[in-house]
Amino acid sequence: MKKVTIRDVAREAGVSVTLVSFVMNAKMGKDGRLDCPVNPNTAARVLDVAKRLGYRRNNAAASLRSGRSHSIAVIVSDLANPFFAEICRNIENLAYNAGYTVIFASSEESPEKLAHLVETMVGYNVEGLIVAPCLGGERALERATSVGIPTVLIDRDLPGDSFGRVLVDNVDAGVMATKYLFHQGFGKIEMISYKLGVTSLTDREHGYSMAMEDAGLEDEIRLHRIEYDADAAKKGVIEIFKDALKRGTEAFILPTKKLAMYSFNALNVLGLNLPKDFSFVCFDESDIYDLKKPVIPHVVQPLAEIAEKSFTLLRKMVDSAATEEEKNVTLKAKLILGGRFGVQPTEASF
Amino acid sequence: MKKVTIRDVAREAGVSVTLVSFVMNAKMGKDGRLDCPVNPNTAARVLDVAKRLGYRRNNAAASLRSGRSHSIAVIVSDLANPFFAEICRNIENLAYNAGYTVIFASSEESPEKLAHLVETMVGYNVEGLIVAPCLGGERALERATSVGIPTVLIDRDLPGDSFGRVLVDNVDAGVMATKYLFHQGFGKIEMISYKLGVTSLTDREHGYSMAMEDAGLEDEIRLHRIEYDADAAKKGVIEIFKDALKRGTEAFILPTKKLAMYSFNALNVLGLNLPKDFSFVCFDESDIYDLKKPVIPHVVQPLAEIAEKSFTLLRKMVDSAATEEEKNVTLKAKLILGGRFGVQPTEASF
DNA sequence: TTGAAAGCGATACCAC
DNA sequence: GTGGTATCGCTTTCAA
Repeated sequence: MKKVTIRDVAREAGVSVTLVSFVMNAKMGKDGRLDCPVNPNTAARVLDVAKRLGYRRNNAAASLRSGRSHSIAVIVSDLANPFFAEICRNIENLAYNAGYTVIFASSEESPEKLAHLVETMVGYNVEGLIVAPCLGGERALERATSVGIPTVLIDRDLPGDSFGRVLVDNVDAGVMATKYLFHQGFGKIEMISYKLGVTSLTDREHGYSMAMEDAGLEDEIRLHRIEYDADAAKKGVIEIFKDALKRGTEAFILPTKKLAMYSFNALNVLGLNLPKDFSFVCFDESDIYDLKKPVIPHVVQPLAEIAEKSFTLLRKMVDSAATEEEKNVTLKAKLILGGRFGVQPTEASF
Repeated sequence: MKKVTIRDVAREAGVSVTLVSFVMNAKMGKDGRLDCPVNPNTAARVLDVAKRLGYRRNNAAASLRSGRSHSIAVIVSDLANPFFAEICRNIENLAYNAGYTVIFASSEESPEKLAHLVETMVGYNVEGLIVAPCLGGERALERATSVGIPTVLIDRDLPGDSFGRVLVDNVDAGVMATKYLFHQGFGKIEMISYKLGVTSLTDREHGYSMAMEDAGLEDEIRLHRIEYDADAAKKGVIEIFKDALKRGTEAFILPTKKLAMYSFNALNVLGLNLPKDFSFVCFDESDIYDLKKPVIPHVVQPLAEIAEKSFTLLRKMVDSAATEEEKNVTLKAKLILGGRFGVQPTEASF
């Protein structure tokens, strides 16, 4: 329960607190101390005493004095969503290696909670924010940027030009899924989406329609928009499949994992089989996609890249060194295929 | 980019900084201010000025002075593991509602990183730690408790009596899985586990053996321990299944999600089917378990409860109000079954 | 290379 | 109810 301060170390080592501060903040350079104008012997003694006494820097004090906290905050809508969880893990890792601590939080799709969280983070002097915003979150986030906290948006876009952005090209993702199915020889391709108009979904829909039109298949475009509610959605998909059998539909694009799950459920209920009755292109990740080989084709977002780009961009913004161009990063989704004969599934482009 | 301090508010409102501090820390009680000995009118004026000026408390300063940070740290081995992600989400939620901020981090099964993280968290003056420790993590965590930071262990146990614990009864989980299979009429039940001797696994193994012995089936006990490496494990399971067909094995207990995935892979490779050739009891959660109805029986840990109990216990420990008995919480795993005919899968006990 | 001293912004303690 | 002021532990000039 002891509290060892910089003074204790200074006294014990017979030097001034300044020296101790220098030593404790010195970065190793190839060999010994570099950035610190301290006699190596003194430094060694200080280090030794610090260790013996079990000294640990009080970050609150350091942060108060220096104005830097060496921490950032990451706010997503749901920490338990595998999509965000993976991004968070990667960001935490990068941050750790860069000497940053990260505070995570879930906004749970509530602009109010987001606003409250932003206040909290501002109070913690975080140096930057990475946010997967919920609808209506712009006010809260503008608050952050207005007090000088750089903010990077991921996953979903929001109006406002003070933000950095690392987004995925969902139009392209929709196009890619559709073109892949063309490549497999299918033309009667449909998409099942939700009624709620979030951009990630509408962009995928748009990509699908575009690709169909470009292929001269505008008459075959069938874009189903079902209810978001789980029970309604389940039933909706079953109905669509029933009709699809009559229509002779060849393939479905399922632009979210949940929609894919409802679709597998519908297959079971109707006693259908995947390569025989329909072909699927799914989105995101699921154990089910990988159950058999070749895997069920699925479009994934480059999670590690999202993490890396957003963290890098944030650091640039913290250093006020990001150009307007650098502040808008667009990444490409990947289509995962294959895996037969002991070969790992690979990404492909269409 | 302005910085509004308590002094600015005090000056503008024509009161002392003390008053402002009182007001800013006052908790609402039913009606107006309660715990603060300030004239309601003055308080209102201060609040008003604070809002107008856009004042936000500097937590670093508050923490430095008061010694309290209103933050806790949660360290798991892998943030992206759905098991931990779900626990983290729940803890974050509870913490948020209790006015705490939480710092998350992954130890990635490295005692060194864990030690470093603990140092960092200590430096941040976190009031407590919730940790899913990696092997060899006891030294690092004892460091935390030795400087007076209450620590609660989840998922895995570690020696040391300064820790609080919220663990799941894995022996019982193993027993439960086995008894369920008895109940289905099976006797030739085997378990596939790993060679690495982590307690969560050995406990489940122990439960299986115990149940088998109690049923007079000691001669049927077949506990396979395969390599942890993915490729080796995949091959291992395939071999086991081949032999099992000859032996007439009826059921397998797969005590981790990954082992279950390898097993599904083996079924595919060998062209086997689940209810026909073998029965499975799996562990954890996977989309695959829920693919068909009834669901594949699987044992899950009470994640929300782990989160709730560990956070509650930690708070008790922070207030030095936890008895030795309260410091050791054991939770029961649940067996999930059913879901046929539109009925939701439910938990059962055996 | 080294050290003295001035704060960072809030809270705690004590007077009034 | 209200206000002064001494810290909290550290970083940061500025001199020596």
